[in-house]
Amino acid sequence: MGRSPCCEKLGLKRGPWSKEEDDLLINYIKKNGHPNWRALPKLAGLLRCGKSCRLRWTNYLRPDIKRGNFTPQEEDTIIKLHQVLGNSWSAIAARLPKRTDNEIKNIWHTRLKKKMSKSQPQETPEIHSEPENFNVDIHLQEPENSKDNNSEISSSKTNTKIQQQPSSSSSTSSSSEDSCSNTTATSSDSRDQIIWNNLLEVDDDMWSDVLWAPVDNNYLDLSLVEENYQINSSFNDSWFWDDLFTRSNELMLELPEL
DNA sequence: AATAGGCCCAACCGCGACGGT
DNA sequence: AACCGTCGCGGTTGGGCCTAT
Repeated sequence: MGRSPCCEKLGLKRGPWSKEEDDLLINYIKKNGHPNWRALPKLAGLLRCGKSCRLRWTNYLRPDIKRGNFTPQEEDTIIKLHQVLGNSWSAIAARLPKRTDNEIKNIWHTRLKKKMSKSQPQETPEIHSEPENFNVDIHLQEPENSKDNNSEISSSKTNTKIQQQPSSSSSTSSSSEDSCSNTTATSSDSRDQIIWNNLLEVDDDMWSDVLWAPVDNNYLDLSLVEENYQINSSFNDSWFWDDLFTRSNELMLELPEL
């Protein structure tokens, strides 16, 4: 219920956007924001429906969009996230900074799906559809000054302790000034120590298992999460995954260079 | 050079969720 | 509680471009 017609088709333009239309939309949103998409086109002087304007803005004109080819790492992350989240493109996009759900959806349908079927014709993890009786071990490294940022998440659903797990992660070694304990670490042990020193506190009652994932190239590599699945506990609530990857995404860009 | 088929991606469509009345 | 308006999402389409034949 409640669905309004997309637009009165009469008199409203459809199809590709012109430069002039883009400029009108950008200028209007820069000045006024977009509190009401439906009213926006009229106010901005556009002969488009609000839906079309929103799509154009969110998928193309937004200043915080990274355009261009996906990196192999991004592609790998999409594949892994898709294994966990399924076709929740917006959820996947939320975990890939500066990429839109439409873009991710497109690349999945045009490239990654085929890539997957070629690389593993029989193997379909189906983690998303059958989440019971598995556990993911992940080390989450808390970014510097992130306590405040994470407090909201922690207080909402979680309040747990994460235990340490021995690492087999590879490491990149370069030095940097950082508050995260030893900055001269060159071995995986030292790196693990740094990671361990920065583990997040999460819910004691809800989360009882070790969360572990390798960290490489200074970000939490979600693509490697799968390799660390251990089936010994049940996390069948979707919020678990949502929370986990929200955290991972937040941390991805924050890990100190070693 | 012509053309058929595949690829890519912006844009559209229809639905459900959600908040306000 | 029912209705209505708006928004966001996932699925799909259409057309331009590229490549192989």
